[in-house]
Amino acid sequence: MKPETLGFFEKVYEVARQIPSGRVTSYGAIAKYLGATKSARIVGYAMNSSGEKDVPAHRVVNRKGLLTGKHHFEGTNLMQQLLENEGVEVVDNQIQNFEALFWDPSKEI
DNA sequence: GCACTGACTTGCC
DNA sequence: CGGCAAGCCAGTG
Repeated sequence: MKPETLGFFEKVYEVARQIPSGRVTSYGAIAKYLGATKSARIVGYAMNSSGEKDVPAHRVVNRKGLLTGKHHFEGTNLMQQLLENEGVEVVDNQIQNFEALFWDPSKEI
């Protein structure tokens, strides 16, 4: 049994749940926190199943602060609305002041 | 069972 | 400073 691979998704969910409201993080940040800096894609893939989980995937974006995964949400601007609802400025699918709102799990946790 | 794609990141040219 | 290619893991065809 390989918990390092099997628990990867679970770890991603846990970290994503620990994201404070009004903050955002990147896939790479979570991946790096899990020790898989190059496996950032897997984090996004895990988010693909976040629909059945209580994971705020809308707080997770790519390292550019761009809402790349908004397409996977129900509507089209739902992800943006959720972020704006938490006080995050989002313009053209891109988070404004991203580095200021950036939440690093390896530093905050 | 093999190959390609995908909600990404980093490094090299 | 900007663009392209490689790497990683998992899921689907």
